[in-house]
Amino acid sequence: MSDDLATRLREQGLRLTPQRQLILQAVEELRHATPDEVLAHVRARASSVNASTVYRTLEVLEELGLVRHTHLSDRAPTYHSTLEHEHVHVVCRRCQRIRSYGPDLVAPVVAALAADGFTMDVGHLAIFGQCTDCDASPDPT
Amino acid sequence: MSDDLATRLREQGLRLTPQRQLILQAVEELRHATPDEVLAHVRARASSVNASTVYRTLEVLEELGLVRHTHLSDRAPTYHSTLEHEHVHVVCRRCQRIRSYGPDLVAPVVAALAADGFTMDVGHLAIFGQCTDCDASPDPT
DNA sequence: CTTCATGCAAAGGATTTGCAGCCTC
DNA sequence: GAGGCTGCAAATCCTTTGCATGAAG
Repeated sequence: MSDDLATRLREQGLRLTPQRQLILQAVEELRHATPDEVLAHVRARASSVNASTVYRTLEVLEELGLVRHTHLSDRAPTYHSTLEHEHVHVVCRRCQRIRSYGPDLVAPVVAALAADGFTMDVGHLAIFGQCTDCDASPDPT
Repeated sequence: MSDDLATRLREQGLRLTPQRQLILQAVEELRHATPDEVLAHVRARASSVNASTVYRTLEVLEELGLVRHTHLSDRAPTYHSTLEHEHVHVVCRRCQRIRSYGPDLVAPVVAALAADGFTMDVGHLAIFGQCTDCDASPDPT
């Protein structure tokens, strides 16, 4: 995968740097992480990297197709590696639990939209709602 | 609908103010608007309202069930009136066009998740991707 | 008159940008 | 070497908060 990074960077005339390697590695290890979490993770295990570098690097990595982001909260975006199979995120607003589903979950939607001239981005999808169990528990509001 | 506003506010011991009326009206007229756009719209047609009032009011209106928000971009959230039928937003990243679909579009997903103990929030859903036509046009990147 | 609501200004969190020096290729 | 990177700090964008004053019920 680091090879992949090096390769893809080279294809674009971009450079392989330790920061880029560390950041990609952090995203892969954390599974789902915000820029902030990536920063913390990188700092914990190695050199001190700057926050702007994290933002700039995540952008580059996303352009290279090595990571993807989705919005699992009303706050910061969450990044994950494209090494994982494409999946849909389902988030409970109550308990914050995140479930992952394969693309088949939304296959009918993809088909319906395709018939309508639209290509759906399945990996970016975040579905909100709440667990049936959580419905019962007291409202945190 | 203003009656509705007055009624619901009263039920909660809250007050009917001109700002709240104007802001709700703005959301209804704009169909899909960010807090900023709501502010501009209100200011254009009447009194000057403060930005914090817009934020606080949108929050109240959402609690009262009169408006809803969803995320149609990586930036500010978009509010719409609940007078409109519940709908799913489909956004093209290329041309920014927003298509609206009825809940039926995702009925299979709702069913699948329900069987799994999860109640999906259909109105909050935003589906990203791109129009088939836009696929052909030059990449803006 | 009792509270809730608004305006204002300052604080905050997240992200972006300009720039000088550093490091890959 | 040349030009892409990075760190740093300042700038933005969006949103929230504290507080005194104003207004709805």
